[in-house]
Amino acid sequence: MNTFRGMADFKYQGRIYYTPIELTMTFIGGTWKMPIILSLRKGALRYGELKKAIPHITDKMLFSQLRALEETGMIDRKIYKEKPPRVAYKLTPLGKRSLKVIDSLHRFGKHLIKQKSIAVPK
Amino acid sequence: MNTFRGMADFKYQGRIYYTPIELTMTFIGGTWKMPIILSLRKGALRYGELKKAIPHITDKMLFSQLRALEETGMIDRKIYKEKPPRVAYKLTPLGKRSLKVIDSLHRFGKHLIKQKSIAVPK
DNA sequence: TGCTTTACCTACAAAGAAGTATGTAAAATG
DNA sequence: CATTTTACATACTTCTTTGTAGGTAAAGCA
Repeated sequence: MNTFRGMADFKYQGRIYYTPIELTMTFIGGTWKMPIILSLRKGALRYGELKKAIPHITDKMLFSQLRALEETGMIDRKIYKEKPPRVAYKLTPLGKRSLKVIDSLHRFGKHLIKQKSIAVPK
Repeated sequence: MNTFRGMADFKYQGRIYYTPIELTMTFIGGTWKMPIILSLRKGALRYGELKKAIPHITDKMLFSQLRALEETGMIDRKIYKEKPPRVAYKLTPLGKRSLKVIDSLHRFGKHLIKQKSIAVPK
C-alpha cells in the first residue's frame, strides 16, 4: 500500500500543500466562506446584515469564518467609533478577485441543475 | 441564537442544497477529485497510471473517489476484456466541462502564491 | 503449484468541519 | 435602573472526511 509521503510542493502558514488548488480551498473553501464573500459583492455589510443575508448560518460559523477570511486577507473589518459601535465588513481587492472563481463554481452548479434536471423552486 | 431551518432551495440524491455552489462541491470537492480529473485531462488512464500520476493518494481514496466521480457522471469506467483484465478511466463531457472551473481555482491559487510570496520549488 | 501483478475493497481510527447551546460586554432605551 | 440590541465568543457534541492497515480475486508466469 501507499505510505510514501514525499516532499511538499510548498508551505503556507505551517500547512503543507501539493497543489495551488488546495491553497485556494484554504481561502474560500468550507460551507460558508463563499456565501459570505458573495453577500459582500455589492458593498460593505454589518454583522447583523450578513446574518440576515445568509439565512442558515449560525453565529458560530459566521463569526469564525469572518475571522478566517480576515486572516487570509479576503475581507476587511472596519470599526466606526459611533455611539452604537458599528462594525462593517467589506471585500479586499483579493476578495474581489475571488468573485470570478466563485462565479465559475456557481455557473457549473447551474449547469448541473439543468443537466441533472434538478427542480429549483421560484 | 439561530435555530431556524428554512426551506431548501433544492434536493439532489436525498441531500439538501441551498446554492448551486454547494452542489458543485459535491461533484468536484474534497481533497482528491480535482487532482484525479486533472490527471485525466489528456486522455484515459488505468488505475495504476492514476496512482503514479497522483503521488500522495492512497488506494482507499483513489478507489472511493473514482467511484464517486463515476456515480456523478464525471468519469467513465471502461473494462477491456483482455488477458490481463484492463480498466481505463476517462472524462465524460461533463467531466471535461469541469476543467474550466478547476482551472479557475488553479489560477487563483497561483495568484495567491505570488501575492503571498509563497516559495514554490522547481 | 507457488508467486507476482492488477485492480480493487473494507474495518477501524484519527482529524477536521460544522452544529447546539449558552454566555458576555457595551451602549441605547424605557 | 432594568431591559434590549449588537457583535461577538466559547465549551461541547456530532457529523464527515481522510488516513492506516490490512485483505481479496483472477490471470499469467516460473
